[in-house]
Amino acid sequence: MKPKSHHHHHEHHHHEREKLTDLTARLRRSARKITGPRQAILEVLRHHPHPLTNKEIFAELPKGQCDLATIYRSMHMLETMGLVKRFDFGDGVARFELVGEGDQAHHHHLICTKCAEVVEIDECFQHELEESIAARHGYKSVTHKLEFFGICPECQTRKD
Amino acid sequence: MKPKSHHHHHEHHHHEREKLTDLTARLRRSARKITGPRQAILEVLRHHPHPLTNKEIFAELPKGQCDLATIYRSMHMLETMGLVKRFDFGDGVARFELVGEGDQAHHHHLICTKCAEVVEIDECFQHELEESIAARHGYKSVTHKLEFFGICPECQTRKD
DNA sequence: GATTAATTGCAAATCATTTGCATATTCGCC
DNA sequence: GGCGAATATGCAAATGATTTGCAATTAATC
Repeated sequence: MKPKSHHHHHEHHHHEREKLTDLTARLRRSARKITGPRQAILEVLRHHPHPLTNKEIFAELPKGQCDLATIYRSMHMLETMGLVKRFDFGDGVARFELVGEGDQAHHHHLICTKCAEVVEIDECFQHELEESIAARHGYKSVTHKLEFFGICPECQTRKD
Repeated sequence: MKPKSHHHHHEHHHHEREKLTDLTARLRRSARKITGPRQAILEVLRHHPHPLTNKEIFAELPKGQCDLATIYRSMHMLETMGLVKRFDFGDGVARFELVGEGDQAHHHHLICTKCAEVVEIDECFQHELEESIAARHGYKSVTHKLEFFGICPECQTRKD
């Protein structure tokens, strides 16, 4: 569960943190209101490199800053606006990560099944695989969800 | 939602359907009791090529044959025994598919986001990708979950 | 057939997420 | 700087999937 230091701050997902005012500008462009709760949520996301659950976002917020239901509603809206991306780690809880402006945002994760540590993975399989699968079955607009699971170095040595 | 005919019955996931008695033998080997509900569940799974939700299994069962809670409990057990594999299509509902004895069972799905049609995909990306990711981060026992999503041929022409 | 531990049904509990509704806010406009 | 309409929010209750407690049932053993 402990965040790892970033050995390679040039990896593209560790891009410059988008300023809050730039994020809210994107809201405004979509005729969405810039409210306290929304700014607070974006602020939390801005400071977390890994996907957060709604409850985690809630916990990070100054007490009473915002209702949990509002977070759920906001994440939906931010998702449809493309400001955040939803991830599914297979534990029945949605997680969200900020998507930088102009970011292609396509990446995956390597999750430790013991301690839930998360590592971002920028690589993906060759685009051709997806294309050939889509073509073979006549599907269009094909995307994919891919996450890796394993045991992190620390948990390997830990004798539970 | 309608099942497609199988154009290529040689694809490996369309292997011979394992006999019910072989499935229950696997239960017995693990000192699990062969009960009516369990046999009924396995029978349902045996006859479905695609992942089923617990509720779908329940619906297939002769009325009153088995409680929904029992299905949940059974699927858990079957999963830990390796008799079924759990899939996650991102809609918050678990799905299960029978894993044939000695089957490596590794495959993915292409799911239509409009009508929920499911196509089994036997291909996967090169094993080296997973290995290099595991090695780079020091992870062991790395696996992955991968599903494809798109619009099926029929839904492309349907003018919703 | 009797014994025992595993299994089941049923109802209630949990957990994530959604929703209804009355109140509060934001934003554009004067 | 305030007004009003449309949008958002808080709160509580609803929903849906899944889990669990417990007493009653049943499979496997002898």
